[in-house]
Amino acid sequence: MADKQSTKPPSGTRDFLPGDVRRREYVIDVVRRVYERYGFEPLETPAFENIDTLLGKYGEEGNKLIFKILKRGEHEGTGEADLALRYDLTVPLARVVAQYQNELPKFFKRYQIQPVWRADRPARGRFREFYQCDIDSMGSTSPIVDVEILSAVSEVLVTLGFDDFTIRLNHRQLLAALLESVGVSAAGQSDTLVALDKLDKTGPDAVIKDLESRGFDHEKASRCVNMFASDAIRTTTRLPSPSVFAAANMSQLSRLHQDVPEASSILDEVQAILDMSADTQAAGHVLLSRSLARGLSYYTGAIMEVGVEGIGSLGGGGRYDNLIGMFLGRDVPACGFSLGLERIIVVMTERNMFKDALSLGSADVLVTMWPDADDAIRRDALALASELRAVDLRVDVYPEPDKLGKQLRYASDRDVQFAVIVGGDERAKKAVTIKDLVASSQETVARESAPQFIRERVDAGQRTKNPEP
RNA sequence: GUGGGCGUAGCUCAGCGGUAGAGCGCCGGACUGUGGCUCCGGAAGUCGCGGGUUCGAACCCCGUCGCCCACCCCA
Repeated sequence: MADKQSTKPPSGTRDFLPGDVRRREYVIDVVRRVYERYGFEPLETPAFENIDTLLGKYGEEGNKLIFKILKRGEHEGTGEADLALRYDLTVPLARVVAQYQNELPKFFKRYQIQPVWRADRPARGRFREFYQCDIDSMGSTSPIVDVEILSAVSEVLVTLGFDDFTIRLNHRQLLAALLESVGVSAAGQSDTLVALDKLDKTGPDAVIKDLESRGFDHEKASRCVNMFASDAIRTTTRLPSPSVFAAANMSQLSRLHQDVPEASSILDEVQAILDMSADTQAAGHVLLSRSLARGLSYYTGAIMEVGVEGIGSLGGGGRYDNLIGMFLGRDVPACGFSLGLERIIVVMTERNMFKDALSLGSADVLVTMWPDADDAIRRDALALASELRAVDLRVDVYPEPDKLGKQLRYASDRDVQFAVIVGGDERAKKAVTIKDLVASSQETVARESAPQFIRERVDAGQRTKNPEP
């Protein structure tokens, strides 16, 4: 044996054991079906991109967090990189849209569920390799697009069993107008937003201090904070009622009209999104929040972020009307949203939201192998397994001549409900004994009727576990 | 990157200067054609790694690596 190596996966990555994969696939399946219902089409892109495709799209912080791939050969020693792992699914999409502009429909809508990589420091619910579930709509500036995306995301969360999520909504141009109104010029705005984004978490005093450390005098910092501190509802409020949100949104809108009257056309757009959302699955979940900033630099219009109590955010998105232009040379308007698969799973696991059916065993039936089995018996067991599989049962065959008790314990430990026992007595009678490990009962039935016998009992069990609504 | 905590059996952890422990899990037996419950027995650790102090270090000191929490940022 070689020296013991660490067997942990690299920090920020995980192995997914069978139970994990089943839960992930369940969530992905819900996401995919909802997105399909909204007319989005699937897309996949490579794990890595040319590095120039990614650089300069995410802002300064984003650039630093890109996983770079060193050049091979003579450049290996220099640390130079020409490829990089994808950082999100939006920039690769923009590249694809520019590349295949003539083959894609005018209003291209795609979903994409793939891993992305960030050279970040891992934390609770934050990984260096994680899955995003993205939807994006290209080609239209209409707020209908934004609203459909909000609705689709809401429908995913509702279908998964969430009822207390809040989607905060804001607008980049509105943020710019608000900052302008307190004397922050375009150059200092992104820095200021980073500080203001924390209003919800750290409170106004901490943000004022932060701004002062970024070179603001106290008076200007206070003005900034006051301008942004007027979100009516803390987003951490659990189970906010739709009427509370509606009232809060109305009062927020009227205050915004007072604070930045020059931004009235933007406010109209925001209002249109809010109004139309009321008739979709997003109804009662959207909260206009003037302090929402979001880190990615490519957003140009509406921005949104969805969260629930107990975790940073489940996903976010917004409108980016200039990003495709960086590849294409002419702008194509676009709006998208990204749900974080593992964030959703972290919360669902904590809240016990996965159905029992997901924890069902690895197989329905274990065919036991007699300890003194001769060749004929082994072949008979395999033939029986085939017959059971023919009725779509999941069948495992015990491979070694262990004592029967050990074989049954193996089935029991792995949550396999049925064991088929074919011994000398049964063979003589052309019969099998079928033991139900859950009900602790057993019955000897004719060999030829065994598949149907088990099939019926498995079906009955599933009806109990998953009653039709 | 900053601050705090933790690394001891497969897992969760106790021990905090005097020969390495418990619970759970694992293996075997009681139970030669029947899992779970019970009982009996067993295997298992260079106490993260390196150095120092000491008659003696899992324990104290220094360094180092790894993990966790908070900040930061985000999905």
